[in-house]
Amino acid sequence: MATIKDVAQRAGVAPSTVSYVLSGSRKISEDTRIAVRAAVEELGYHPRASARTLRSARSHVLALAVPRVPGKYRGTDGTFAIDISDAARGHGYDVVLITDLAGVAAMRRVAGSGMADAAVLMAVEEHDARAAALRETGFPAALLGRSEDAPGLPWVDLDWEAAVALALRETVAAGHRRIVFLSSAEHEISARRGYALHGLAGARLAARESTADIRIVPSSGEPEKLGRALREALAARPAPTALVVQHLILLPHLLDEIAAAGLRVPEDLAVVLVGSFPDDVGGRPLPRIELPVTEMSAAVVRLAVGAVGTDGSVPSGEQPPHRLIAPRMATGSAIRPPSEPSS
Amino acid sequence: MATIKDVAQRAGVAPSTVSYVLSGSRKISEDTRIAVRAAVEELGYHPRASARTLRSARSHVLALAVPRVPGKYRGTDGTFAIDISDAARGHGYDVVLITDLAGVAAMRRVAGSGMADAAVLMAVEEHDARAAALRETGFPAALLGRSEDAPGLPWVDLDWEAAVALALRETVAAGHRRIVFLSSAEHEISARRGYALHGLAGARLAARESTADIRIVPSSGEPEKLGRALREALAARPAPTALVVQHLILLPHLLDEIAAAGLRVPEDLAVVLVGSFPDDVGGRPLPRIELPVTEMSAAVVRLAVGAVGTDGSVPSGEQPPHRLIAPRMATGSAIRPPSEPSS
DNA sequence: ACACAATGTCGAATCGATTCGACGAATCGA
DNA sequence: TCGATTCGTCGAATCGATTCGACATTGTGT
Repeated sequence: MATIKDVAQRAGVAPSTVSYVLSGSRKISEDTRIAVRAAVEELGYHPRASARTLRSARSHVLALAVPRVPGKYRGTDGTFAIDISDAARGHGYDVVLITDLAGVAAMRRVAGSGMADAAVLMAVEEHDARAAALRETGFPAALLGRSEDAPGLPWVDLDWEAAVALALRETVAAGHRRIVFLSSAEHEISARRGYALHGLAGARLAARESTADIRIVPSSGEPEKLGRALREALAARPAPTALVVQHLILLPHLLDEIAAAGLRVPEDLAVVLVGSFPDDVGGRPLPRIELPVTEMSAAVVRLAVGAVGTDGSVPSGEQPPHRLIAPRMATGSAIRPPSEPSS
Repeated sequence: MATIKDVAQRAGVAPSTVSYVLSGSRKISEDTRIAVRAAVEELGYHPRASARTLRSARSHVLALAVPRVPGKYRGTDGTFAIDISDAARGHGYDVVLITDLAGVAAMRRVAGSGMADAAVLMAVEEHDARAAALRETGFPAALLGRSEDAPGLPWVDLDWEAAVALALRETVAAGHRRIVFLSSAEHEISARRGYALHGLAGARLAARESTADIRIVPSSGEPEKLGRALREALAARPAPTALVVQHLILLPHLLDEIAAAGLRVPEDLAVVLVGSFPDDVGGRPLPRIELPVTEMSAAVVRLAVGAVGTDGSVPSGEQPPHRLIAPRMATGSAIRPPSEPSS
């Protein structure tokens, strides 16, 4: 492996000169620059990351803390990881995955070993010990998803309240008068997850401002319970003509239940998804509010990179930097009006 | 941030002694060991990763090259990334994501900068330039998925031939006599992807050895084309009673088509999935052959870690280390026998 | 009592890049 | 022609941990 010395020797200059050519932090004559560049090319030289990091105290690495519920996966997480990595590369950063179940110990290791310059925390939980550990050490971090339990840390989130409200408004605008909103699962609501609470708030807002009949039904993580709640909601008379869904993990099961109830989508029942991404629908032409994964990833990386070199959080009382992303409908997914004019 | 010098000072010993206590590579008296341990604890000392790497030429990092089709995601990839990270931690390694679209340049950067000790390549494509670049530089690597285009590199794969054969055999054993096998998509087959070819081979094998009527139908990445192929296959008379599916990306659409044809699953048509993982079914009780993500991840990490310190590939002619994983049915998913006895 | 081995600890060199101060040569004004 | 600048390059110190050889100190055998 070629080192900076080899390059210097080959170019007939001092190692420091090579460094200056590469970093551009001092004026170097045209001739020398060309000679050094040639030597770099010929030897296929790459600076050793560890040496650079040791000297400069910058690793150009972001640590991405992925939430882990043992034995349970969410495709979304991996998608975010990929997009976050892409965004980080755009800022000259690499991303290392932190998937340890022992989140706190892992965060301490990251902060202590200097293996990363900042952290991105996905899906912050209610009493997130990881965030607390980071604040304690003053390690720079940014959150993907809001959390009242990590005050002072920069965050990014989809505006779930606006997203649900938008979905309901659009459904009403398409002509529907009796709409069921299937919220997040009960356990997510009682765990006070940000997306669950804000989504619910959006539904209440839309219900209040609209003359249409909007019923809010909590979803469930258990297929049977979900099925029961759904059947009950659809059995109301006059029958609802549209279903707006925020809880997408069991979407296939949901559609099975609808089919089992003898309803066709979208002729008998329009189905609108909130916060979904393409994988969710698997080729089905369902209208939906996009989960802007790429945009959220870019934003959270920008915040994390911006926090590098700072003490990681803002004094209590002040607003940390943040970004609340406006929802929008996925292109090419119109909501089907109800078949017979609602009375 | 505490350094080894601080710890040494506090414990009243030389820095080298601290190092020996931590690494255990030399005999140290009980007393000193206790004193050093205490100092480490009190200062919350963590060795600086960059210094360690610089000196020892080992980063204890694996680079995970994620396949990128721009704008296209596969939930599977993220799931593998998480499981690979878990497995790596078990060996004392961290995982950095390499998602660059310019795969070759990224591989060169990884190999040149010493930021990782070995690479794991996911879903190796037909003429994989990344693998070639790695072989060229002699960088240690292991592949997730077989590829004839990366000879000499260690690999891990599900035995897709056995998986498809097993699914068909089990379907026959459940009493089905007329079975449709929906293979990988045409473009995957013509791109000569390993899983597509081996799956097809498994179907042919099962068709040959069984007296049941097994029809092989190629799938498609385009929903409309897939729908046409499926309708045609189901229209055969006497009607098929079971559908074995390897191409899962459009599964929801597939099930819609079945429903649209007026068939109930599984009463009118048993559906069996090959190489799926829980996310695919979203709460549906479909029988399926598991995609052993965790097992594959553990195996590929073991190979990659084993390759650290070697020149990365095996002399041509010799077999590289590899692992072909035997398929098995997911628990709790029996295949429903056909409703009326087949004639 | 004396040579000699074993034990535990230390000092110094090393990994490779960055960066500050210094120094020789070229350039300028008077 | 001489002192003052400016320009381009160099040498050396530095980041923090590892590791080899050396050196006390204690223990063993005769």
